[in-house]
This record gives sequence, C-alpha cells and structure tokens, in this order.
Amino acid sequence: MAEPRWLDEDEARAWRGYRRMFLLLNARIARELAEECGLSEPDYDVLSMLSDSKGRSERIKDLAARMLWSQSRLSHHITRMQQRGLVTREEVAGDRRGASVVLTKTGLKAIRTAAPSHVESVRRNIIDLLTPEQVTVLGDIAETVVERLATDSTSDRGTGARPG
Amino acid sequence: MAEPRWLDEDEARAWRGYRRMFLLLNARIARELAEECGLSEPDYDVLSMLSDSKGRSERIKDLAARMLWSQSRLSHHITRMQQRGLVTREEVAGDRRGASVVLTKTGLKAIRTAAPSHVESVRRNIIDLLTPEQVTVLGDIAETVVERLATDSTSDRGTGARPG
DNA sequence: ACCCGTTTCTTGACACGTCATCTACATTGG
DNA sequence: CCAATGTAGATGACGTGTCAAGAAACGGGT
Repeated sequence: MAEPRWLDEDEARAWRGYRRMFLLLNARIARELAEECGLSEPDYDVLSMLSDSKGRSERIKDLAARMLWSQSRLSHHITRMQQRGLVTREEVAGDRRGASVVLTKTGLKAIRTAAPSHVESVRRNIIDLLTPEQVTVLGDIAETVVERLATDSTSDRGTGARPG
Repeated sequence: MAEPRWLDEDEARAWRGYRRMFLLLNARIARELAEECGLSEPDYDVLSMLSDSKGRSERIKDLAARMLWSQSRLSHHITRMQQRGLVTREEVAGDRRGASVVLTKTGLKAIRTAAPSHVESVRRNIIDLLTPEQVTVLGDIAETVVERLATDSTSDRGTGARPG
C-alpha cells in the first residue's frame, strides 16, 4: 500500500478534538440526566421520540428507522424500559407480525420532567459556549457528514459495501 | 421551574445533527476498522497510544489519564486485549502496586497495519468532506467544549450559573 | 391453494463501560 | 514503629449494544 495521506495538523486537531469532545460531553450530559431524572440518554431519546408521535405510540420498525437504531437494539431497550414501566408493547391492527411501543403515563411524566433539565444541560455544556456562527457551522458539518453516510449506508447490519 | 430556554432552530439543528453524525460516523468507522483490521475503536486507541509511548509501554494509570478513560475501563479492556495477544501486563519497578501495559509484537504489527486504512476511513467519512475552514471551526468548537468540561470536573448543576 | 422469499420482531451470546467494592501497597503523622 | 489515609489496580454485577439466528406472518407468482 502506498503511503497514506496522514492528517495534517489542523485535521488531526479537529479529529482528536471531536473524539475527545464526544467522550467528555456525552459522559457529562448522561450523568446529569441520570442524576436529575433517573434516565439514560437512550431512555431519553426513546421517550422524546415517542412523546412526539401521534398517539404517543409508534411501530417498532418505524421508530427504529427514525432513530437510526437497529431493531434489535430498540427491542432490547424497550424490554428494559417496559420493566421500569416507562413504555408498553401493543399489537398492531392489520399486521400480526407488528408491534408498537406505547408511552405510559409514567413515561410521559418522566419525559416532561426531564426535558427542561436536559435542555439546560445541553446549553450549559455546549450550545451556550459557542458563537452563533460556530453553531451554524456545526450544523453544516453534521449535515454534510450525515447526508453522505445516510445515503450510501445501512442502519442495521453491515452490507459490506466497501469502496475500493 | 421557570420555562426553560428551549433550543432555537439553528441550535436544535446543530445538536440533533451532531448526535446523528456521531451515531452514523462512529458506526461506519468502527465497522470499517473491524472488517479490515479486526480491531475495535477502543482497541485501536489503546494500540495507537501505546505505540507512541516510550518503550511501547505505559503505566495503567497514566495511560488511562491520557486517554480520559477510567482505570476500570482500561483494566477490563487490557484483559480482553491480552487474551488476544495484543498487549501484555508487566510489573513496575519501584511501586509494587503498579502495572504497565506493554505492546506485543503482534500488537505493534496490528497497529502498523491498521493505521493507514484507518486514516483513509477518517478522511473518506468526514475530513475530506469538509472545507479547511470547517475543519478549523470543528477544532475550535471541540477545544472550547473540552476545555470547559476538562477543567470543571465537578458539576455546578441546578443553578444555571456559569463561570464567565 | 401452495410455495418461497421477505419483512417484522425477538432472543441468546458476547463485547463493552460503569459503578461499587476489594486487595495490596504507599505515605503521612503520631 | 504503627495507625490512618490515600493510591493502583482488579473484579463482579449490571445495563447496554451488536450480531447471528430464529419464529411468525406477509405477499407474490404459479
């Protein structure tokens, strides 16, 4: 193999910084969420998605697709959340394979309580630290990368589609 | 609690985009690394750090601190990597509590093989998609957030008070 | 109707990370 | 020196995420 194009100084700074930021930021936000609300980030994401769904329920495959989770991951997670009373499973009319997740009263209360505190956490630990321009550029960057990855990729198991 | 300051459109776009980008980017890069080199990202990180250390070995506590990992995490991971022959443990002269991780010949070979392919992966999936300006801004953002999180190790939750 | 491939969801095994806890050693202060 | 406190590392339990495999139902072609 020919000598690869190693990252230059700026690129390495960005890449390492990005990874380090994720590590710390994720840990911090997860910890605050757990301490204040007793929820993990995945819990929060599921509840948040569900609370925006019509009827506060959604088919598992649709929810998984919307969240970019594998069905397997969602199924496992729902099982755990179900045991804590945050959601329930329900059959789907018209497709006996199907299953929906439904937000329980407890789950709704949990997300309603958690949301304000979570937003504050996000502001305090990243958004409010940045200039409006930086916020916009971060959005641009994410859009570019996501578009590229979402189109030529897979959400569940690897397709093995490899360039080169 | 008063009505929180919800994220505006740009902020929400940045935050959601960032999370989505991480989800997809991490999955993609991890998958390529696993398929091409048989390494996980944490494997790669440990090997990469070790290969830059003097003597290709480092004390566990120092390595953990440098990587921003908990000692426990590193200890667990080293156990798994040890079983695959990538590293070994070694006693430390002068402190009988201590232990070092040492890169094996196999581990060195693994990281040397993996590095070029990993850099290509990073380029293909993010760095080369961005303008130089975006790369710089990403580095700036990460620096800002990391600095804040690294210094402020104990949280000042609840008040919304922020150091100026 | 039946077969066959596909979709939807679940499950089990395993890798990974965190937390609390434990052991062993080191260091400090009486 | 000895007790108390602190530090280094390992470990077990548990929650989480991935993959492969399986079960059940769907749907199209014959």
